[in-house]
Amino acid sequence: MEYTSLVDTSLDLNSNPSHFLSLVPKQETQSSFIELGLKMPSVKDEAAGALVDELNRLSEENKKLTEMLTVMCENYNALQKQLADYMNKNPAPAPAPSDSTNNSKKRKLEAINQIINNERGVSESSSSDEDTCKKPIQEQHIKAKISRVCVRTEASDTGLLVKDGYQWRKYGQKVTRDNPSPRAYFKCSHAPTCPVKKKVQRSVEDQSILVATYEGEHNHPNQTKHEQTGSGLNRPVATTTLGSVPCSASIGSSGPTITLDLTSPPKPPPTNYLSDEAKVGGNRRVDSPEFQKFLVDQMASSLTKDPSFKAALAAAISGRMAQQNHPQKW
DNA sequence: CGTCTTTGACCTGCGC
DNA sequence: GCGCAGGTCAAAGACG
Repeated sequence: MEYTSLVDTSLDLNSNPSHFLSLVPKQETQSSFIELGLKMPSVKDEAAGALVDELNRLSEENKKLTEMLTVMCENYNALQKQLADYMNKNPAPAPAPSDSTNNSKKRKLEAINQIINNERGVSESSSSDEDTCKKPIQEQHIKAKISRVCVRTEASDTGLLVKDGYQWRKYGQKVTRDNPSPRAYFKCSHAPTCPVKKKVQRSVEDQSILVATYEGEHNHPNQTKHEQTGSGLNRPVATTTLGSVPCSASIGSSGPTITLDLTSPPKPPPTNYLSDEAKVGGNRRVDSPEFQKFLVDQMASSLTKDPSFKAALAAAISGRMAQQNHPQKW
């Protein structure tokens, strides 16, 4: 279940403007024109009149934009709250009809969901908690480090390389039944004792998306130069790279997923990625308030830094304002 | 020559 | 116990 399907984060500039218009005192809007009309000498100085008129119009636009900004801020806060609530609730997937061929997968998915729930500290039912408690603590700890990252690549790119700042050694490749694309198996080769493994496979739905599944936690710092620009060990380098990378977060059947679009210009450095600490299982978890705020901030930052987005936004707003000021023309 | 990738074989867990 | 599918091993080749 895509989280984005639950919360519409889109900025609908074409929606009914009455919502925003209702926020602006209509009487004030009208009276100012009337007042100006009364005070204006009869066609004595058309230029001055036009200027005052323009000034008045700009003032109105300013008011409306301020109101819109307030509404956007409120929506932003509401979305943040919804995100936090959703992450806390973490609803279990609806029980699917029984299918003997998929039982194994279902068990795995349920196990992963259970792990994620444990990571979040959410107790859903007493029975599941009991089962969890029966498991060896170490096993829970190991399994709890499973996480997924989706990376959008060029469609022409047939490789299975997900650059995440760590050094990986490929030790196997397999074609799985449910996906025609081969799955590559990687081990962290930076430290011999590092237990982290990574599986990379192209998405069934979108061949341009690489799905990387991480198992385990690095017991060594990320030592690539790019990451060392950060201040310290296991610091989420996403804080320095995501700003220019379109990204999205979703809750899939197998847990939270981060999707990065590496195909969008400007082309980020080769090591652009989201560190595994920013995923479930790392020190910085997706459900942590810090990460949620960071994610929203980065999304907003990515949008505001995008000139095309700003131009489109300005055009849409000005168009809407023009429509409001000259409704007879529409 | 050392490192990395490829790939077929083998191992393991699970359902029937 | 058998078959299937996923995961891992390790030898061989490629590459810098």
